Amino acid sequence: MTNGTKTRDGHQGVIGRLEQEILEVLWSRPEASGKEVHEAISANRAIALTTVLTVLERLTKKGFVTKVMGANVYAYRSAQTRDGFTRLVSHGVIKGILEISASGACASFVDTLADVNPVELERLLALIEKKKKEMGTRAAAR
Amino acid sequence: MTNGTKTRDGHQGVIGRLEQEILEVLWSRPEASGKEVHEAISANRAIALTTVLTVLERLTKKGFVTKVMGANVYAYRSAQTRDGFTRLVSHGVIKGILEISASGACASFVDTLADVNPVELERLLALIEKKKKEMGTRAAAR
DNA sequence: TATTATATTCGACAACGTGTAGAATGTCAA
DNA sequence: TTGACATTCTACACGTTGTCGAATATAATA
Repeated sequence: MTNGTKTRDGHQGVIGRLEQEILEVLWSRPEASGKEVHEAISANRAIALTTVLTVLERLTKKGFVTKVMGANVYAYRSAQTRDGFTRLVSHGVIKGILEISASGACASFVDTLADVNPVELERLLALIEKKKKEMGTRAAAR
Repeated sequence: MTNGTKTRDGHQGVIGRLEQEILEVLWSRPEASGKEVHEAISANRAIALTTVLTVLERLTKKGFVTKVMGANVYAYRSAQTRDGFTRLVSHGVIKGILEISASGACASFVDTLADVNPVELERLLALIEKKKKEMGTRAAAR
């Protein structure tokens, strides 16, 4: 799910629910052992240690997590910051929806942003202005 | 794939490749029979009629397409405009990525929009302003 | 050293979404 | 009745994610 599929549990996202839970744990601390990640998630629901380890392994394979041998056990770290990760996984879907209908995608984006995090609207404005300037510069340079 | 998964053919989007091809056909004309949709897609690649019909059926089940008996055969129509469809399918994924990192999602959105359809940057700006006003109004009304 | 606890890896299965298409069935005209 | 054509059914393949138990490795301990 690196584009945006609904899983059977109704979870909607560009990544699986458990994958995301695990990343959240890793973003909340510098690093963690598999056991620690498992403990963190177990606080909310019953889940086997091996389940967590398997997904941790998959995330490693995808490059979202790094795994290094610590003192005794392996230590996992998120390979991407929250922001970087979001950019990575969102690029594809965003491109996809923009290519269907840029206006529809923009409308949806603004609506949803206003809903989820209205404060960011301001920052989005600034981002666009900045991008416009960059583009203007580049275009003039030709 | 109503969230954004990569299919084995590398297609990236919030909906399957064939599903999208079919919708494109239906957006290009008021309505079409299954046979016509098949013919349109066959212009680009080999595909069985039943494959198209199956997916047409699935799109109908999802509410993206309507199917009514015409003079002799069923006529399919897109149930959503391009824009409406895009809003529908993008809401979930957008919400998903915004909830991981609003700033990352915004950055990715602006970057990608600038890349895919730079002209729309202007319209996006306007959309945000409009939204801000709406919100201001509503907040003041309380 | 044999045993036990712990960590890690492997292999599997289930569910779902999407693409794919043949087989079966229905229907109407020659 | 026999075709031609339209529609539906049923199935399979594959990829992704969630889910674990079994097997294996390793280290501490009795």
